[in-house]
Formats: sequence, C-alpha cells, structure tokens
Amino acid sequence: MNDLRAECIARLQSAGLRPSEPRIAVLSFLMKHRIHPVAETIYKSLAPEYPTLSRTTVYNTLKLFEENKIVMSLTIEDGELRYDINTSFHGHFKCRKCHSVTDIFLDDPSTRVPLPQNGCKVESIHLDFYGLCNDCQVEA
Amino acid sequence: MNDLRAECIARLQSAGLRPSEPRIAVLSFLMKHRIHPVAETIYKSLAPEYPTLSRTTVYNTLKLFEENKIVMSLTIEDGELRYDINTSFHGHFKCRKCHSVTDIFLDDPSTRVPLPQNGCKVESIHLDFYGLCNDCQVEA
DNA sequence: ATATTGTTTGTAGTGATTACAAAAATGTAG
DNA sequence: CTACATTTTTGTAATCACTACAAACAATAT
Repeated sequence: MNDLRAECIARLQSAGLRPSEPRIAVLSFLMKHRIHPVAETIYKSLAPEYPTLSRTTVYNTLKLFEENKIVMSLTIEDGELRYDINTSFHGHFKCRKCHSVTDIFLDDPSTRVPLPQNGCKVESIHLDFYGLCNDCQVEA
Repeated sequence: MNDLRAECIARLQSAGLRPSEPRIAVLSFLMKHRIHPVAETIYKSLAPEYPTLSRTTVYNTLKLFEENKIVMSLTIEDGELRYDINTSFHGHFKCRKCHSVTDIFLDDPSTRVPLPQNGCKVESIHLDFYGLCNDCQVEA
C-alpha cells in the first residue's frame, strides 16, 4: 500500500513540488479512484482521515496540479470542474442518470478527430459524450 | 428587417410556444448574432430596447428554448453556459485570448468522430477545441 | 535561533444560476 | 364585456461552486 504513496511523492518531486501531506493525499486519491472527481468529492473523501484539511487546500492543490500538468481539468457539465489524472488525449462519457464519468479511449485520435481547417491554432481538444451508460440502460 | 421577426414568430409557434415579446427578442438575438452568447450577454444587449426585461426572463427563456430544441447549450468552459441556435452537430473553437467561440463544421461527422465502443448509449456529442484564433495569433 | 520563504487554513466575497411568489398579461366561458 | 383561469414575466433572495485574502503554521536557509 505504500507503493502508491511513494509513487505520489516521486511524482510531486519530479514536478518540483514539495510532497506535503495534503498534496500526497489529493494525488493518491486521484491515482486510486479514477472517477474524474470534483473538488468537493475529494474533500469529503479525505476529510475523515485528515481532519484539519481545508476545502480551500483541495481547490488550491488541484489548481496547482493542473498548472504543473499533473492533472487536467474537465468541463463536461457547467458548474462542476472535474479532474483527471490521465493527461493523455482521450474522450469522456457522462451518464445523465448516474452522473458517472468514464474514459473513452480512441485507437488513433490524431487521425480520427477532425481538426479545424480555418487556421486557428489548436492547443487542446475535448471530446465529450452524453447519454446512458451500460448499467443505467438496464433500469431505464 | 421584419423577415427575422416573422421567422422567429413562426419558429416559436411551430414549437408550440407563445410568441411573446421577450421570446421573440431573445430568439432574434440568437439568430442575428451567432456568437454563442451567455445569458448575460443577451440580457445586456436587449436591456436598452426592452427596459422592463428581467435577467430571470432571459435565463428562463433560454432554458425553455433548450427544452424545446430551439437551441442547444454549450459548456465549453466552466461557469458559463452558452447557447447555440445551430442544433445540428458541429464542433466549437474557443480562443483563450479573445474568448470568442466559433463554429467548426465537419464534413462527415458521423464517420470522423470516433464513438465509444463500450455499449453505452450516446445521445449527444460535444467536440471543443481551445487555442488561439486567427486574429489573436498575429498579436500573440 | 532568526529570518525567509512556502503551505495551509478559515472566512468572506464573487458571479452565474435558480427558487419563489407576486404582478402582469393573455386566453376562455358565460 | 366581465370574471376567472392559465401563462408569462418580474424582482428579490437564495444557492452553489469557486476564489481572494490574510493570518497561522511549517519548513528551510543564514
């Protein structure tokens, strides 16, 4: 179980960030639970184990991670900023019933996602799908 | 200039909505200015001509339009819900400098956008590009 | 040890959106 | 036309995610 912790520490250090307890905790959560959580989810999950942890710290830490390319943020739906530990290009699917967000991996995204042909300089791409996930189709 | 007004009225009626003045005004704005505006932009723009118009009415009207498939909403960036009068599938480009949002049309989206292969039922797709638009590259 | 810098915390604020209930407008039945 | 019902609009207050800020705390350097 300390493999994860050690990996998080190494990852923080190689990004030039001090491996403080809150940072390790947030990063561990993201590594362990690949659910594209919002800040509040992380805070609620960590609060019991880290009683002094502040909501603000979670927000700050996530922003710091994003600036340092440790995570990327997702704006799949308005009013909730989600975070993804996987920074390589892939799509996302959000279920309108259970609200879960899952990764959609594409074999060769560079050839399959059409790019704008109007001369603008594309720096990042978001591909989001909405609908009903496997589980929710059954009960729908 | 009354062509637009007449068209808006017809469009509202065919959606089963009463063509009230605020509804015509909001719809006309969306038809005329294809800038994917947020509610506030529409409100600020219409307020001078319709002094009694309420911000709430703009929000309500946009939500009503969306429910009736007259517009679609875009969550390109968190904290701002934009509205698009073009409900057919196309992508969007948002410039990080001037914040403008432009349409990206794709020749044959169904064949070019990769779909999830995991059995989930896709009901809508959002394809968003971020970067520098033509104009902003020059001054960058 | 002390100064300096970096990190965390709690509170208060912001800004977009929504809830709600009253007021106004519109439609309908007698 | 008039009275009543329904729909639409309005303004205020509330909500919710997020951020600003400054104090408290921790780590590191001199």
